Amino acid sequence: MHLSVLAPAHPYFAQALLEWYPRHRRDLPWRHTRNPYVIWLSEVILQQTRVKQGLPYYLDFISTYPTVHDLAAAPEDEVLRHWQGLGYYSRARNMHHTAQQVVREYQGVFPTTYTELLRLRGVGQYTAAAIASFAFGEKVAVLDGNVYRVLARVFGIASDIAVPATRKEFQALADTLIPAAAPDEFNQAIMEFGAIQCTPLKPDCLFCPLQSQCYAFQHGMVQELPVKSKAKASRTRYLHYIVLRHGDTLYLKKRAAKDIWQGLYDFALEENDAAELPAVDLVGAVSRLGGQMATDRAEEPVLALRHVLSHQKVEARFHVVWLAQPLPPEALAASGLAPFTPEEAHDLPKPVLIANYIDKSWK
DNA sequence: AATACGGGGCG
DNA sequence: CGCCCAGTATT
Repeated sequence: MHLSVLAPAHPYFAQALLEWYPRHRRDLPWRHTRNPYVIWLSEVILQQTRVKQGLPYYLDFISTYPTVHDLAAAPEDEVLRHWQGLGYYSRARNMHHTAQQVVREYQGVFPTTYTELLRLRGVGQYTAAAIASFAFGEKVAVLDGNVYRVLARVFGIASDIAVPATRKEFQALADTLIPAAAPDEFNQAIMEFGAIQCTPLKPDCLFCPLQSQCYAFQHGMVQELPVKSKAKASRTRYLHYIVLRHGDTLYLKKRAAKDIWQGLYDFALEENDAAELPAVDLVGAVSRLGGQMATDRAEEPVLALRHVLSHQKVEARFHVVWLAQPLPPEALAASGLAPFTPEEAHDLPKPVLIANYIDKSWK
């Protein structure tokens, strides 16, 4: 399926993109700089994320943390709070770690080559190539979802892009296409072209400068390329949150490793395989948490919220439990819960699900 | 090589 | 509502 017949088109491919780019590029703030910190920050934010969603986060981060020193000096909770709602939170934790590493081990100066950049946590092949080319002009081809799509269509490559081994094939092709004279412009151009012209669903083939040399267009296969196998079905999880309250205090807990939302805060949690939490289990859970339920408080209605992740469906129910007295220190130590005022809770980094719940129930 | 990790946009 | 998007670290 990979067509060597199209080899003669290679020089025109880069040329066409480099002509197209200045006339169609969006004016994005990280395109006005060669500052590696700024470029790194934008690229980490844009991993798995559309420009429209990432842009406000970028503006917030660059304004809150103008330099790598500012980011390195910030508490992790604060960084995660700024990241709240953007998803894939390991990006924020890795980004914070890398900022501290750059300050400590590199005296605040980012490494300048693809190979060196690759050693930073959260910087993989794509991001290293992006920083190396955009900030330092290194000739190394980026390979992101846009590039996969453009190359698969133009060159008629039917390899499954969901399979890791396929990367080699595309990387080899991209390496032959990237011009030594303008590697950074080429990388920007091909990704921008994929993002706004050669889009996933309804590409603008009618006004496409590559139309005459595009294998997919010439063979009526634009809808079929790139080939990507489906992700496996997601599972449903039933989360029963126990919202412990006493006076103005509510209790939250920082989520541990090896599950969704690592490092974010939520409430005491019981998980089972049922949509309901039996009353006896709720009472047992409160008891194990070292809490004593107040008897003079009417039961509040259980609020149920659904939350969809790309790989899990979460059905959450929120059980408000009023305590007769505050949780004692031993109980806090054992459970990991900590007391917060509503204002403090607002400032904690939380999953969107929890933030939604608080919005709904605290007016 | 396969799996886990968010959340938003589109039709 | 189901379907689409897709970098990095971990296993």
